[in-house]
Amino acid sequence: MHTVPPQHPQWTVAQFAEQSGIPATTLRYWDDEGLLVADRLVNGHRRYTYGHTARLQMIQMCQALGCTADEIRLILDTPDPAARARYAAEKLPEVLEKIEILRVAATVLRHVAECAHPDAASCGAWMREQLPDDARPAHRPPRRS
Amino acid sequence: MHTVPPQHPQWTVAQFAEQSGIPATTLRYWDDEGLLVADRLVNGHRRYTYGHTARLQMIQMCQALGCTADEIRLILDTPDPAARARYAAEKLPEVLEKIEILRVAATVLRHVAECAHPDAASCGAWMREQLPDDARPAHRPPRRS
DNA sequence: GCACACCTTCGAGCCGACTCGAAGTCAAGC
DNA sequence: GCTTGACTTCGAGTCGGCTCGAAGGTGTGC
Repeated sequence: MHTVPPQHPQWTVAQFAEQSGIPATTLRYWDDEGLLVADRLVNGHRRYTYGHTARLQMIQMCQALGCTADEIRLILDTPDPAARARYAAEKLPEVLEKIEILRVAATVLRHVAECAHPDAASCGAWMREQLPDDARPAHRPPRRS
Repeated sequence: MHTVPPQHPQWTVAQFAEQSGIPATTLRYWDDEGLLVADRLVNGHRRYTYGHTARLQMIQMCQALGCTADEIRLILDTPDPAARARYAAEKLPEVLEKIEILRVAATVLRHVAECAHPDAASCGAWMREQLPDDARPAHRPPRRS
């Protein structure tokens, strides 16, 4: 599987845009920003190869994680593996919590899709039971005046 | 559990901000935008109650789902339960896919945190195997010129 | 009755991530 | 050699979601 294609094809920005589903304008923007730097022909035209598709996947995944462009560059381009490992270790719990929230959300959506509450707020009671602690208001009484 | 507190306390915007972790400026903005509309005293000052904490949870969950303010208003305020149910049914697959992506991402992060690859792109090979189909470039060869 | 903390509105500014338009370059085909 | 179409850069605009600052109102304590 994944046999190396003959002749290492390369694509123009428009071709790569069509192939990847990312608008050409965005690809150019990412190139300018150093997020996904295209190869260049002598005339300055951009060319994309298989290596770019791999990096593109990483970028899309990082975006799904809610990373900013700066963070994506950090995790993809930091030459020091230890720094990257530290960043990954920091990010992991955030991702796990996000998964937990989304799972609760999926439950809520399934409920709303089937039961059609008279008003959405009435779901609040059981949502409160399921959300992880740090995804909801503290409920400690504020110091009253 | 959740005994109704005596006297139904209400909080000022600053108190509610401290309690919820949302900046007061943002609460005012959400009030203006109709996302989380505060009660008002006769002098115009905002007051928040337990009902607002429930709605706040919904808002935060919707934000975690990547909803825009418009969408949040739609799902929370549409009087027609059927429309809400339709929206929820549409949104559910997106959420499930997002969970899948995040789970792969968590695996990647765990890997990066432990193994510290020489360069991040070298993870690409096995990432390609695990991502759901629509979260990666199509890899169909573009029509060559 | 005055200070002071806290509240109000309103308009402007900021930030990230695009998105668009104008003007110019380049290569292939007729 | 001229058209055509796809490419280039650069600057400006858009959009969502805040965030800030100014100017003024409110209410409690001394």
